[in-house]
Amino acid sequence: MVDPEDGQLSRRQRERLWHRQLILDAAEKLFSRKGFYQTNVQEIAEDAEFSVGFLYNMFENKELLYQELITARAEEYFQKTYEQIENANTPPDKLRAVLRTKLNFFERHRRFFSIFANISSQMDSGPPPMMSEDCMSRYRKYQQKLEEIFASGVRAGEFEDFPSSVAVLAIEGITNTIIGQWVHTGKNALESIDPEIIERILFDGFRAGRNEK
Amino acid sequence: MVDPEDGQLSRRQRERLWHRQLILDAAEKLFSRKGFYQTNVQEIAEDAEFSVGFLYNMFENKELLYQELITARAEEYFQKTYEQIENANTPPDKLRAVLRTKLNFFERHRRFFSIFANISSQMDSGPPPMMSEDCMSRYRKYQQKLEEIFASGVRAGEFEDFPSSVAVLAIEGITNTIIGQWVHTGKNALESIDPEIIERILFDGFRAGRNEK
DNA sequence: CTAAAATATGAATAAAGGTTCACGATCACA
DNA sequence: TGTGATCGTGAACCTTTATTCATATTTTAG
Repeated sequence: MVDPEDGQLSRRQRERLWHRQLILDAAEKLFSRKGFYQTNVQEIAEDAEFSVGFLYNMFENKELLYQELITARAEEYFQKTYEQIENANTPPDKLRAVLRTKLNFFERHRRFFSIFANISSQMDSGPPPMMSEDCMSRYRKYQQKLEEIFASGVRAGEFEDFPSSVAVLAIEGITNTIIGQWVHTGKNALESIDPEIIERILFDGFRAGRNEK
Repeated sequence: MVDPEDGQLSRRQRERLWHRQLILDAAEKLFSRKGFYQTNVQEIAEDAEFSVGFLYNMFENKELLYQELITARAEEYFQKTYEQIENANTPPDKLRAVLRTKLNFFERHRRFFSIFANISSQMDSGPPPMMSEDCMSRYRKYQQKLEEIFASGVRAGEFEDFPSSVAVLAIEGITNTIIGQWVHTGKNALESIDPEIIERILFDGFRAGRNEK
């Protein structure tokens, strides 16, 4: 085959990439529905309407397929978040931007959430995460970024002086359980739980009478 | 064998029960370390110093062993929580009691946490939970109990009027990520993160200047 | 049009691991 | 001490499933 001019992919190559994507889509669907171990490659291939052999032509093995899935979407997510952080000015606004972005991103991509939440919750505890080292380090970087935002808010006298690592855990914890609830109940989403409420809980807490602007 | 007088177990029966417990302990250790699918019964039996056959004599299968493990400890946890709720008077105090109990319980029983958190996070989202119906319903009851507490606090004018289901998700979310962090880092625990801080975040939020008693 | 290269297939392979069961050891009780 | 019940063993069995590979099909380019 002639080497197509740099950057340009032949029709065939583009098609191949598209087929690869179809497999990733099927995998995302099934992994999110049944988890890694209860999904077999046969099913994935079938769902994508390819043969197992082809799947193995595209991906080295089941585990790497899974990891690639996660890495790609996570990358997309982190990227979007960073952009929104840049667009906001004060630490509180940046934090709000993080919340909005997260809620929006996982509102689309609910499937991905079940995969990602599972993994990331295991990252701070349980069994061996099935996440690539690469992706884990990006996740840590993301957490650090949030910590920095919080810390700078503290320095600016806008936030109480909590350890920023704890604050970030709180943010992640709240959002994850709530998004999980969306994914679970399926139906309603951003409407069922107003993001505003999450912000208020995080910023002003449960105690009554604190919400004078 | 003579039927021992009601309630009294023969030495043999007691021993059997004890051996059963040894298997449960080994299972807890391994499941928490490596997860359900990556732990095989062979290992569990070996770790408990019994044969696979004996394990299958005590438990119908791997899945039920897992479920029993969860159910037993979860039951213990819910029980403890209910007790502490009874001992507190106002809704805020009850909520504080819930937090303290949770933190304390999982400070001991870290192993169990990796199992339980995994499961309960999946209960509101992802893949099929490996939790018995029975245990799930008790978990829901527990959540309802917390919701009631919050709601009554709202009625008493002590809490902001957030939907109680959201408030409970927030509580569970924050505590789970933080406990997860303990389990993860292994080292420090109740000392590394003062429970006080968690309370303050939940009650008064991040915003500075709200913590006049 | 044709040969080499790239694609795609799915039956066959092999490894892993859950479950069973025939049997030996041990205990309770006379 | 004898005998039946209970306890405990682990090798063998069998299902499941990730992975391979010989083969068929399609494309490319000369």
